[in-house]
Amino acid sequence: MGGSKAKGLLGGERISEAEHAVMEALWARAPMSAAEVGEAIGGQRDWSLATVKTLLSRLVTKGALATEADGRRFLYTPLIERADYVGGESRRLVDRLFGGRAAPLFAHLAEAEALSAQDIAEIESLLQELKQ
Amino acid sequence: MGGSKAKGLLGGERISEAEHAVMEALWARAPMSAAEVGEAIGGQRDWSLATVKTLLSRLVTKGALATEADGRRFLYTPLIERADYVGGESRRLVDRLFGGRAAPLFAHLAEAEALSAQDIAEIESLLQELKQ
DNA sequence: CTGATACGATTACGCTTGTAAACTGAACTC
DNA sequence: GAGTTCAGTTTACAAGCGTAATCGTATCAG
Repeated sequence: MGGSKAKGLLGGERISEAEHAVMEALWARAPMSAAEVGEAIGGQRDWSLATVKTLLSRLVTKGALATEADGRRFLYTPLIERADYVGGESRRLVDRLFGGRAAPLFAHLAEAEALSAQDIAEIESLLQELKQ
Repeated sequence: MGGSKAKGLLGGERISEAEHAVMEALWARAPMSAAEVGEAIGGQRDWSLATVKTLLSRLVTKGALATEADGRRFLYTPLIERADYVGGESRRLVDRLFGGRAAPLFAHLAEAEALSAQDIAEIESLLQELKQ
């Protein structure tokens, strides 16, 4: 079992979509100050720094980020791992839409032509590994 | 391209999670009256009939359901197909979390041990079809 | 006809989300 | 050391969501 631990997110707290964008920035590079996060995100979303600060605060409250004082400001670091978040969201989707089974999701993606040749190749090789 | 058409959902209207439960009931059997939908859902969620009615109304407003008068009451029928909804949600997730590519999602599910032996077998056979 | 019912429509209300401005206190500037 | 700046905190506020109760009216029972 080589899974990631440290769930964070006390009690079923969920991360919203806007908050997720902030998490992505911090998963890409951490720790960062609010201003840095703002810069990192600028371009993707057109947020004022105030908005970024609000989202950071909410994420801290939700237990998704840790703060570390650095002089007068804070540096933010994710408390939950991206893999955990991604895993949770994926599972939720699979549960909600595909009765908890991954094969139908896969079938759907295949049917929707959402799979590139490269995807297919990669998945195939993953399958080989799984079968060993 | 043999996809399903008839999107419904005027302007980026989204279907919420509670609303989705109602849609599922109607995708399973339609048309149905509000009371029937309520019964169909009872067991899954513990909603009062009033709640079901509210959700039905909102779905009609969003253009996700059509109403057909049947005497004094309405019969509701989905205007969007389940496949479209499922496809949309899947795509959103894949875009948001996996850069739009399906292989990483698959890899994640595999890594998280979220794939049963049966899943693997099914996916393998799907792959065979795709490769032809 | 008249009262009880059964429906959809309207209204409610607290919580979350997106988006931000205002406030407050510490720190740097001159 | 007084004013400006900068960072986090508090407050704001509309829209969406979950969850319903209430209202208004058409119909059914008697």
